[in-house]
Amino acid sequence: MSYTEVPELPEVETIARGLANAVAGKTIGSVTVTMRKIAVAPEGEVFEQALAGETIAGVGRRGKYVLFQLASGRRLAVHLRMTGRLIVQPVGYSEPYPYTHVRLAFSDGSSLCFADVRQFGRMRLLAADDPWDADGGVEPLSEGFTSEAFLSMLDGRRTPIKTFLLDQTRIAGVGNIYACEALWEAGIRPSRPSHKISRPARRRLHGAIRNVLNRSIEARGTSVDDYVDAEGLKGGFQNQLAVYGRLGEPCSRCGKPIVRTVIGQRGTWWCRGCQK
DNA sequence: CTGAGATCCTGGGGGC
DNA sequence: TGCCCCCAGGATCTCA
Repeated sequence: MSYTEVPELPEVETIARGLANAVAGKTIGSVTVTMRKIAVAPEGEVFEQALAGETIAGVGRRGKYVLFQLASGRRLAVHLRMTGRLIVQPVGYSEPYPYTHVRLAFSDGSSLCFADVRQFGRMRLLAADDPWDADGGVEPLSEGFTSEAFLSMLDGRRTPIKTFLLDQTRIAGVGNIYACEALWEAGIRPSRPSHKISRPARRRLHGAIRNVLNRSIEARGTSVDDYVDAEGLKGGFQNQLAVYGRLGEPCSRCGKPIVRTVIGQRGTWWCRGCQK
């Protein structure tokens, strides 16, 4: 069984860095939208018209969103959800990438396709004065995500720690893979009520979240099957996964078989032997 | 606050 | 080999 990679913070970071190299400075000539629900424009505007003529000043990331900073001061926020892809096509590609729903044609003849088999992803154009800030969670690799801040975030929260880690209004960018991996690294049972976790264990988890995300970014994210990023490169973190998708395999720390349970309606991989 | 369940989608895995 | 069924999964919404 294979598990489709879903872009989380490290994957989105990798994609954004690739796009920054590939499309920053380009000017959008025309925009084609073939699936209306994917492309969201500010109130009273038409997506294609609003975007045409814009120049891409830079590309970054906020949580799991790819953020295109436009020269006018507007932003284009893209969420890839499950199967969304941002594919750069060099000059000469007449056919859009398969499952393309939105295509930005640049004035130099190259283009950017937003493709998405399952149609869950969205491209949202934000007005210059829109205070949009993703879902508001703290960036786990920022200076603001201190150990002390994380420790107190868990106070009084009865929700399972795994569910807490996936809450984008608390911490931005952590998804199923890295929640599982960080909990394994910290030796914490995913179903543990957040407020019952000891201070030392909270500190371990804080470090584990950052460590796992940083290591994955270094490896250019987690790839499964033939996935490649905007530069045509595969990620490598799938080779470092300790528990995610490894049902039945021996835990590299204690040897007990990895199990899969469901927590908060999400598949959760962990080790009964060393996650308490 | 918290959780359960439904919804949106489709490819592909599993069962027969 | 072929076909049908059903599930995964992030975010969001309703309901309890």
